[in-house]
Amino acid sequence: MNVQLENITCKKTAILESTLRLIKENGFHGTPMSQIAKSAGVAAGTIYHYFDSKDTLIQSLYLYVKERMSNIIPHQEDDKPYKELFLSFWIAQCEYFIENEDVLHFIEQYMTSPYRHCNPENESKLLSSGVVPFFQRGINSGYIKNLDYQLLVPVIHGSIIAAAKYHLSGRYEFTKDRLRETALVIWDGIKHR
Amino acid sequence: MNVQLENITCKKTAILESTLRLIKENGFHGTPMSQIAKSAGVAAGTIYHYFDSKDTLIQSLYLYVKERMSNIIPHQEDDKPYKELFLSFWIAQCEYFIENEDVLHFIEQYMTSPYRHCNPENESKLLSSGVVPFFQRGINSGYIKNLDYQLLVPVIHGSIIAAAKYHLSGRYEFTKDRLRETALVIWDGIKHR
DNA sequence: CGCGACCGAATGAACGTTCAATTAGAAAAT
DNA sequence: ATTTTCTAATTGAACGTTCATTCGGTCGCG
Repeated sequence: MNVQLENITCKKTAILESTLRLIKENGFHGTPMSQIAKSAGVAAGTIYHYFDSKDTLIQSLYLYVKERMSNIIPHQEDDKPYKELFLSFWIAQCEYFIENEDVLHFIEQYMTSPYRHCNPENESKLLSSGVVPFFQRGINSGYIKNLDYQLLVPVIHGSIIAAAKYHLSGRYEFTKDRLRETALVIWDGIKHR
Repeated sequence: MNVQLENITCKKTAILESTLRLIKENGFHGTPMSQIAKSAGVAAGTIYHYFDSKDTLIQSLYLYVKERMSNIIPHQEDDKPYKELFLSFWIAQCEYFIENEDVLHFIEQYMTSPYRHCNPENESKLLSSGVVPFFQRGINSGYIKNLDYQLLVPVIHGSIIAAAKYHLSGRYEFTKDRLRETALVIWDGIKHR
């Protein structure tokens, strides 16, 4: 039953995960379908049982990754002050990218590729689900400067990406304290003076 | 004489410029050599007279673009205060990307592609020539927080890119005043309190 | 039996690259 | 001034490879 249900999606997720891993190493077009198939342990034709084309596969992978990331959103029901919510969101997001390097690479490539326009959603709105209202609230409540969140989101997103990449480059070991320190730099920038 | 010298590089730059334009629209691998040739008004084989391969072409394009951008660096001999130097640098950089959308797209794709590792230079050090010492000086003189410039540069670079992309998306018209306002957000973040 | 999952060799188009042939233009020779 | 020579630039058809996609067939389960 559920074993069977899992099996139905088993190969599908194997394909998605393999694609994610391979894209990190070789990029979009450096990873042929044949290699994805081999890495996922399926036949080349099987991929086309689950995805119409390579483009569709990548679009699906974007949604798949986005889904996995949707947990990392600030919950306003927390009793922490807004500043702490922001900091822990920033840190959690950064830690996620550090621990999931392949996701980081994929997202970065996807966002800068022509694929970005194919998706109905707007670009760089990766985390849009819960994040936009969070910032909206920060602006309305006077915690942060009155900037368009369309500008705010990419700037903050950019800083998270930059820090994660910096850590992953091996040039610096980000402890939790150091991450917080960096998040504070951003906070100092956006907070209402 | 110089006409001749110009002619020697004429086709070469035509190829580079065409590549830049096409990559903006179709991405790296969406632009075949044949299309580059047609767009540049040369034969396919001519490209290989100037560049060993497509990879070499893209590497050269990176250097070409980097060269064109190297003018936008803060000159410390200016008598303006450090803060103003930073702001005008940030604004100039952002305006450049707004006016040269194809450069923006190319840089973004290059930085997130596997090509990035091919170049002897370090990633995200696009502006490294004059920028790193500029920030180093800011730290040493106590104008900005004591952050590793390896982190500082990508964060600032990210904010510039984000703003430029935001403008180019057509969702917002960045006046010079508005650009300055945004640069101030970053400044508030990095300045020594 | 029947149906959907799965396989993997076959297909054909697209693409990067090559190369033999052609041209252009400057220098050398007449 | 004209012809010859030589080199570098340029061409575009052809080549070989790679790759996304297809499809006829197999397997396993209800």
